[in-house]
Amino acid sequence: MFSKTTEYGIRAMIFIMSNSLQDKRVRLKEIAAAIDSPESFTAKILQNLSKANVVDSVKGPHGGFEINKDKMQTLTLIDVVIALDGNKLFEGCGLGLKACNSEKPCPLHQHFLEVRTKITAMLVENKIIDLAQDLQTGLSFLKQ
Amino acid sequence: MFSKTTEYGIRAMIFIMSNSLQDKRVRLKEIAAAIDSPESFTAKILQNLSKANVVDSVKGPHGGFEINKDKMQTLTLIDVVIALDGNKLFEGCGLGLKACNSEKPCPLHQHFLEVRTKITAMLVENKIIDLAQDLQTGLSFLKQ
DNA sequence: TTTATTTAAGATAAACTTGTCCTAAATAGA
DNA sequence: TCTATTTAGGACAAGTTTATCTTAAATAAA
Ligand code: SF4
Ligand code: SF4
Repeated sequence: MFSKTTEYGIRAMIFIMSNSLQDKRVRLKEIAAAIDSPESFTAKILQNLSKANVVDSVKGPHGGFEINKDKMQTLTLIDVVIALDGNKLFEGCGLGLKACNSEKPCPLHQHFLEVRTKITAMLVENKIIDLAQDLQTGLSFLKQ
Repeated sequence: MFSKTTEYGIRAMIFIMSNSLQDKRVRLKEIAAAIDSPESFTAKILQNLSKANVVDSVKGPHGGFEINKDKMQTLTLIDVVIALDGNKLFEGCGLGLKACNSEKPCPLHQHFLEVRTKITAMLVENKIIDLAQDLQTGLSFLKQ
């Protein structure tokens, strides 16, 4: 469903948030270890999320990644997905037609709209902060 | 959502079915033109669908692709998706964890299950023959 | 039996995603 | 100021998906 980029991105964000909730900044190494992801690839992903202002980074000793107070309450999964994959998941015809045209719909038009609505709802409704809280409570895990 | 392979595969199957409904066999060239897909790539996809007994093929002059009477009423989208992409869409953790373990769920466990259920339902409920009928009626289109 | 037509099969190429590595820039602390 | 630490950025490598090309096999019709 998601690209590897987005999978790692979401996992990283949940881990960083769970630390930011305790005012802890975390380094790339800790993140990659916690979510069991390739370190350099994760670096690239966090770089992009940082550019998109989804995560905050600090260079140098005691540096690392964190999520600033102002964003904490509002960040949802859709912010992460859009920052990394753009609107790919939401725009364009689900069957690959060149355009998405309701006047000239593909055979699955209505059905695709429903599935997409479901996915979008899931992404909009899930705040990173809530997912991070589940993680801290031991209700969920970021690696097996 | 789907791979290009599956997108072309579904479109091809709907087109072939709409012809089989009129007892017409169609050649690769006609299929690729009708669904606006790369010809050789479409050939490979049809080859796989044929091996999986999802479509029927005949070699030589007056040959081409068709769907046998016995399958016509029962074929649904999920047959095409599984023949081409396997169970990728349905198995494994949506967040990319190494295993899908309800005892040790990822933070999106329940939400992923719901989305997957929705997608699976869409694939199971849609018969190729009904989609082909919409196409013939001019209610839907396979290219823009 | 020969030829033309059509799918099957396999090799190869191009494009994209995923992953690595090396150097630069920033910054904290000695 | 110098050094160690950490992210940023760019180049590159590996892997996967998408796409093409060429030859083989099947078969209908002349
Ligand atoms: S049918 Fe649905 S998916 Fe296909 S083009 Fe129209 S809106 Fe897009
Ligand atoms: S949480 Fe959902 S997606 Fe993740 S492992 Fe469990 S079932 Fe699979």
